[in-house]
Amino acid sequence: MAKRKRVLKWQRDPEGMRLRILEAAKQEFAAHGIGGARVDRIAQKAGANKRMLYYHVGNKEDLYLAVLEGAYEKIRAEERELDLEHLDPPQAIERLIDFTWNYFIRNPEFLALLNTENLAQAKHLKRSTRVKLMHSPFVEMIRDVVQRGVKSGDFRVAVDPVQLYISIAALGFFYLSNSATLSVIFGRDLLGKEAKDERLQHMVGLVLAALTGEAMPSFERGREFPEKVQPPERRTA
Amino acid sequence: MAKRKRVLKWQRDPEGMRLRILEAAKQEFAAHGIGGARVDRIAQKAGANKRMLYYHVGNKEDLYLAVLEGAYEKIRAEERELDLEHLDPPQAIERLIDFTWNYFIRNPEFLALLNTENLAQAKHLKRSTRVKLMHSPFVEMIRDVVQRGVKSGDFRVAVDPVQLYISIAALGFFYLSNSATLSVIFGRDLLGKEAKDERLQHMVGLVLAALTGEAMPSFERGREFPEKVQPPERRTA
DNA sequence: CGACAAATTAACCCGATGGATAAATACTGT
DNA sequence: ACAGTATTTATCCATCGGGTTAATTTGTCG
Repeated sequence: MAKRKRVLKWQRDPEGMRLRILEAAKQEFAAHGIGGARVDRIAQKAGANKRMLYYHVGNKEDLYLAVLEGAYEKIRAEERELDLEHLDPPQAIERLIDFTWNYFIRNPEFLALLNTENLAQAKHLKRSTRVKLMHSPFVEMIRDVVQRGVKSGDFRVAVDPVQLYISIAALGFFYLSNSATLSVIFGRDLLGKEAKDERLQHMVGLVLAALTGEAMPSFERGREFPEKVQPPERRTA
Repeated sequence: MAKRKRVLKWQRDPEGMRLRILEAAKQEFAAHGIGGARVDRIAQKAGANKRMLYYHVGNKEDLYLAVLEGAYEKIRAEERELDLEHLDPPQAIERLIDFTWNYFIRNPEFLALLNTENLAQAKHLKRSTRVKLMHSPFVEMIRDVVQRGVKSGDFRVAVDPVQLYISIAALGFFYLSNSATLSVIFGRDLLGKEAKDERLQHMVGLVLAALTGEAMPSFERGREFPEKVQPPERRTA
């Protein structure tokens, strides 16, 4: 458990070593993709010898798969904590959006890994039995929330939970994952605290507005909350 | 101009060669990322000698940048064709969503390239003067559409056009770009014609519902259009 | 036709990289 | 304390891969 006191040439710490290796590999794969990742760099970052990678995990591909599986396990674990059953439907959706968004912010490597895996057409994921067993608990949760929402009158529509889940993930994922190019193109920092808060608000507003029919908060950057847009008479359809 | 008749060992065709090289490079970079791309493979796909890449374009990085710039030019050009000024606001938004979605479907390499560039933190894009000049014409277009929509009463809210643009791109981009992993996780083919139609419908419904307040089409996969969900009395907030 | 430049090919260089092996060192149980 | 195993270090090697050099062919213009 705790580190031994006597520091000689090196100490034994297989579990710790394995963790450091996986962490370093995660960074490396996230930063450079599969092809760009360098095994030597991983060893170096892990404070280990290259031989250790093979000893504790395996070759480059094994390493990548282990990282990927770990990443999925982690998010699925956190997702499970968050049970939305007890919230009323709009709050549940808001919480789901909030969680997803913040998870992505807290785990940027996860985004990069997903992109990398998709570039590889999910060929590793397809092989991984472990990941295939971990389906997101959200789909059933969302189905339930939507049904409850429709029944209670909070929601106007019974959307497909898979579509909704993908949309919620999409709104945050794309923004964060593509923030580098988007920032260049729009000439606007998208990762400042203010910008991120704005984005979260926009996403929640968009989704809830579509589901409930309540109007989303309306403002444009720069001109803070223009005096409440008064509802113009509805146009006869 | 036209191909010469006499076929000896090879014909001269600098412009054609350059195009073939760029096309091959696009495929390769899109399929394998920067680090995974192989210069020899590009040459082979282009039906050229490796030396040709350096002769006509430059080294690997130059090649990548040329591809990236070309990709941006292409989408910006198509965007410009599509002027939304003359449509009424809801139609304009629908058309924008439809165009973006179908552009992504028609140009899967574009998605991959964007992901690749974001993995590299847009470092090439930042350097490229060419791309920085090509800001998307959509932002101003959208601002205009939104304003018109608010004025006409079609829209309830004046959303930030940048947020809206990002959201529209996000809904389609994420779905397509991550379809490989999502398909595995949901155990459901997301790329069939039917699934794609459904997705488009969902996206349009979601965005327009949020903007206009009209209810989005409601159905869940499998159970086609359940008899119209009758609006239950609104819950007192 | 004949030379001169442009376009293309063929061959090679060399450092980087993934992967593997053998030797050294620390820990564990007895 | 000692044997035996788990863990780590130090090298090694074949291959790959980006990039370059030099020779070869083709078109063109006088």
